[in-house]
Amino acid sequence: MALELSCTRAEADQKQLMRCRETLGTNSEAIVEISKVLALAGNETRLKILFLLNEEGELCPCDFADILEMSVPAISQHIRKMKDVGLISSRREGQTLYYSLVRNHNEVLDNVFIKIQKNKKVA
Amino acid sequence: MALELSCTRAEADQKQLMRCRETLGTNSEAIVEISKVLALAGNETRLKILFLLNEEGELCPCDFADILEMSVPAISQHIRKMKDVGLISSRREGQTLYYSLVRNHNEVLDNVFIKIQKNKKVA
DNA sequence: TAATTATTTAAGCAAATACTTAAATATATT
DNA sequence: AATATATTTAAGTATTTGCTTAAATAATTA
Repeated sequence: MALELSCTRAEADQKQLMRCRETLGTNSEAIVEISKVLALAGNETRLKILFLLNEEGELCPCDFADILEMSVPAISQHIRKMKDVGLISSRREGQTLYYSLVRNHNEVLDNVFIKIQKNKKVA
Repeated sequence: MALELSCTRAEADQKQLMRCRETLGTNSEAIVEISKVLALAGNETRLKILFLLNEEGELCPCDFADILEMSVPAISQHIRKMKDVGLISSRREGQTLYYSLVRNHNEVLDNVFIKIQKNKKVA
């Protein structure tokens, strides 16, 4: 790892570089948290699960396996990742676990859903 | 791949399952596209690059390498991925390539930036 | 034209990811 | 208690990802 200590361009704006470092400093926690959410939603299968939960309220792993034509364990493992960071939660009814979105403060996801709906094919 | 043809729960709502399949059908293109953008933004380094471009207007790979304390090739490869899907574009000035956000229709990213700023540490 | 600077590209590799199949857990039914 | 159903967990594997180092491009300067 031979890292430059500083950008070597003659035109490099040292004030700008310092400002950028400070910007990242004050925003780093938010960036780390949000990048985790985006990474989860950045998988096609998981985005479909989240989108369907937004539309339908709640669904079980068996439903997703059916709808997405994937194995139940594959679905279950995607679900676990999203549950681990608190994006979704479950409610048990007998043998069935119903999952739903945790609606705390997810403006980011809400805007993703809106964007998807805006871009939908018109029949 | 031994896939269930249909959810086996007795309580399974077949109408709901059909509706979900249709929902995914009409929205699948949007979901595929948006999941690509989210996957890109879902990497901490790339989200920092995007966030800094949003704040500063334009920066070069050398700047990012300096600010993020990463090698220039590592930065360059992140940049290429985002350029490939049209998230960012470049302008040459001599030897230096200045990158900036492509401001088409990225409500999703805009809302991510707003969310990050909202959650920043107060000094 | 040669040397320097900014950047990209390529090849290689370790770690992470997304599936698979098989086994474990939990609830319900007989 | 035994069996069936819904789900999770674990182990294994192929693919993808994100870096590294070295080499290739491109523009600038001596």
